[in-house]
Order: sequence, then structure tokens, then C-alpha cells
Amino acid sequence: MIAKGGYIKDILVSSPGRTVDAHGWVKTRRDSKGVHFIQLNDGSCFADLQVVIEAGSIPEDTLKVVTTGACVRITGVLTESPAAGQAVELKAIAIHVFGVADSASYPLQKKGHTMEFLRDIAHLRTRSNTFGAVFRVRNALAFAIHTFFQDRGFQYVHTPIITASDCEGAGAMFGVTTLDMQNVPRIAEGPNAGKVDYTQDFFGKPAFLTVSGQLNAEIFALAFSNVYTFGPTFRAENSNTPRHLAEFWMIEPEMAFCDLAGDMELAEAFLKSVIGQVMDACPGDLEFFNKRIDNTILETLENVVNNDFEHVPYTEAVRILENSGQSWEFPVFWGADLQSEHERYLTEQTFKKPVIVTDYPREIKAFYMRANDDGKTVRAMDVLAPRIGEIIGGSQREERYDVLLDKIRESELSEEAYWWYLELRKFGSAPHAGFGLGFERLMLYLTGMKNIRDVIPFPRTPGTAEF
RNA sequence: UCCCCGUUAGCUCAAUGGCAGAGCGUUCGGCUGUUAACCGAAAUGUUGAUGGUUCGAGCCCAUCACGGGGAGCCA
Repeated sequence: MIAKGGYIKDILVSSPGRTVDAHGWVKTRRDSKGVHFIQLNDGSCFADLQVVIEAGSIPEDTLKVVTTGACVRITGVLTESPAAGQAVELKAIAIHVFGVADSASYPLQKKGHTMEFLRDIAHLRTRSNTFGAVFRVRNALAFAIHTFFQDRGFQYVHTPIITASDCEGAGAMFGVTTLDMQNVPRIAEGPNAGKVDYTQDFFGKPAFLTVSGQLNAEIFALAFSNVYTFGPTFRAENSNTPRHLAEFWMIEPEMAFCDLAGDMELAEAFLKSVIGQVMDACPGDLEFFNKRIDNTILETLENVVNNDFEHVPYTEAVRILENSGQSWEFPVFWGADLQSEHERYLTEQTFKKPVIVTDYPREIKAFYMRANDDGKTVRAMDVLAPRIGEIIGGSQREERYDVLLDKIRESELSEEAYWWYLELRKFGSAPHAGFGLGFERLMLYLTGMKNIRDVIPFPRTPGTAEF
């Protein structure tokens, strides 16, 4: 194990003169007449350690297998680098090769790989510049999220991954079963004869992978005041886009004693905080994204951190779109949901920064959102970001028992299935609000990466669960 | 799921229906410290799969598979 202080990121900021052991994987190698150069990376930072091997200092048969992809430990003396590009370099004394990588068949080259090719070698893409940067940022972002909430006294709650209530209603769900799919038990007689007999299944009823932890988080908010979830979420939708995954991570804060204004304040503070934290933690990685992936990304992030988000009620947003003079593929009128093209127009053309749209028509939003007094709209908010569209969706929740019961009946949902959700409104109900945020969507925003499959270690999408 | 585009060397891409090509990588050689090093040479192909049209198909047609972009669903 590499001890604290022994990572390449530590070695790179050490003062010259020491003898050190550097562990890692060879990224590239350059040979000259009397000297060899190796770029060594252990994943601890974007920069490589340049190792200098004087001719004759290392046995020929060792040197021969120190090629791109090989895993090595190099003992050497840290010296001031005479050339530009790095402050210090390692003059090799001894090299131990843990694992060779045959040059003729090692798939990673020094240059020009497409994201699609790298995705096909997800077991090796982690060693590339791009994916090293992506996954360091992912780690820093996850940590920043916990830091943000913990600093504010939010409790982290682990909501279930398996749910036996199919009442979440946020999209198609994956079934979870131990029944023998080749020989499914069926109900023998009665009105349901011939249907699957779930009483014989593991949970005694149909079970699914969660599509949201929100309803469970509400339970905790009505006891611990401020809570958040951060865990995997599953959608069985046949979505084939650069913005969808079948398995993704979601963050869902839920706050008691909170209205829509408080919800929006938290959402904005959240985005600014986590983006700022990642900018502090991963400057080298973000510079790389700015240089090679999207040269507007640093400017965009600075902008988000330093400027207030735009707020616009749905009704006003519709008016802006109607008066834009644009021709839309999907018509704009009060009551219609905003389409991708509309969201992009608002964020990229009208405001050129994140926009929070509020107070949507009740018909196009979920039953649990709190009704406004106008009877037409609900206290919902979507945070829209340039390039990626909706990044946060949230609302104040309906805390009034009678109103919620009406909404459930109106939506033709099962009262019985929501018994506990209703009962929360009967015993010590409180105004409360929250939002949901796709972790990988935020990763896209932070890195400038174009495809969501390239910001999660091992993407699961329709037809693909490799690695 | 719908629309459009694509699939040729390890990678990125060329190739009027008529001999399968380049750059990068790899290998070998050269080069006084390189930074996606440089210079020279060589090797590398079941043109995604299955049918069809044709004297002849990488190229035209059909079906399928996979990938990309857009849309829907949504986070």
C-alpha cells in the first residue's frame, strides 16, 4: 500500500535530494541515445512523475519491459528538473516490475482515442488522462456533497434500494424476484387465476429497485428536520441518450420547516458550494477539461459560483418563449411541459446561466407537490442549466392531509399503498420541501464531458451491463 | 421506442461498381535531456453479420447487430 505522503501528488511537491519509491503505471516513454524518460502515474493527480533513466543504470532486460501500461516501483533520487514541464523529476536507481504490458497488444496509445473506444475498454480507460481526471472529480464531488450537507447539520439517510411498494410512480422499474423465471408459480383459482403468484416470491409481493428515495426521506425529515440521501437509483426506461443511465446516483435533500423559497435557496447554495469545492480540490483536472474537452468550462463554472441564478415563474417562461420569435418543434402554450428545446433557449439564449423555473401547472407535476392558492399551479421548481437542461427538480411537498388525499384520488393512485405517506400528514405534519439531483448530470456539467456513460465508472444502459 | 448518420489495419479515417490506402500506434535502426519527442525503414486486413443484385460489391438492395447525434421518457 502507498502510505500517506508517498503518492505521486506528494512526491511532485517534495523538495529535491530525497531518495523515494514511486509506484504506478507507465503512461508513456521516450527514448534518446543516452537517456530514457518515463511518465509515471498512480492516479493521485493529473500530473505524471517524470522518471529519468540514464543509460546503463538499469539492467537491459528490465528496461525492455518498462513500456506503456506496465506497473512498476521505481526507486530513485528526487532531483530538480533542468527542463521545462516539471519542477522535479526522479533519477532512477532501481526498478521493480510488478506487471508487464505487451506493447503490441496494449490498447492505450499516446494519442487520439475516442470516448466510444475507451468505453469499450472500461477496465483500462481509468489509466487515461481523461478518465483519470473524470474519476478524481467524481470522488471530489461526492465528498463535497457530504461536506455541504454535514456542515449544515443535515443527516445522511440510507433509503432502501429494494422497495416493495410499486407506488413511486417516477418511471419504469426493475423487478426484483427469486422466482424461477422458467417456471413461474401461478394463482390456481379465483378472480386472479393464471396471474403470477407473488405470495411465493421472496418478499411475498412484487418488489422493485428504487426509482427515488424521496418518500422515505420525507419520513426522516419529519423527525430529523434536515436530511439527505445519496445513493444508487434505477430506471428501466428504454432511454438511449447521452443523458440517461439505467443505474445512476441521486442526491435528495429533504427539509422540514421549509417552503419553496428555502428549497431554491438551498439548491443554489448547493450547486455553488460543490462546484467551488471541486475547483479547489481538482485544479489540474479541471484545467485538462478546459484544454481538451470544453474550453468554456472554467469560465462557466466561475460564472455559476459568482452570479445569482435567474428566477422565472413558469407562466413568465412561457411568455418569453411565446414572444421569442423562434419556431418550435413542440408548441409553447400555458399548460404544456417545457421541452428540451425550450429549456435550452431559456438557459442558453435568454439568460445564459442557470435558471430556476417555478410554479408549474399542477397537471404536469407530481401529486405530492403543494398546491398554490391560485388552484392552477404547484410549488415546484426546476433548475435548468445551459447545455444539459434540467439538473435539479424539486418542490414544496403537500403537507395538508385532506388536500393530499384528494390529489391521490384525483391521480387514481392507491390510498392503501400510500397509507404511511398520508399518516405523516396526520401526525405532526410540517411544511417541508426538497429536491432531487442526478449526480452524473452534475458531473457532465462540471467536466464538460458530453456523454453520461463517460462520467460513471461502469455504465448500465439498455443492452449493456459489461464490466 | 422513433428519426438521421455510421461500422474498412491495434486506433482515427481515405478509397467513380474494377489491384485495399494514409496518419498515428507497434517492431527494427538512428538521434547529446525528452515533454502527444524527432529522423529512417518494415510488418499489420474474413472491409460488422447474413442474404441478394452484378461478369465483378468496401461501394448498390434487404434484414439483423453494434455505435453516434437528435427526440420522447426523465435525473
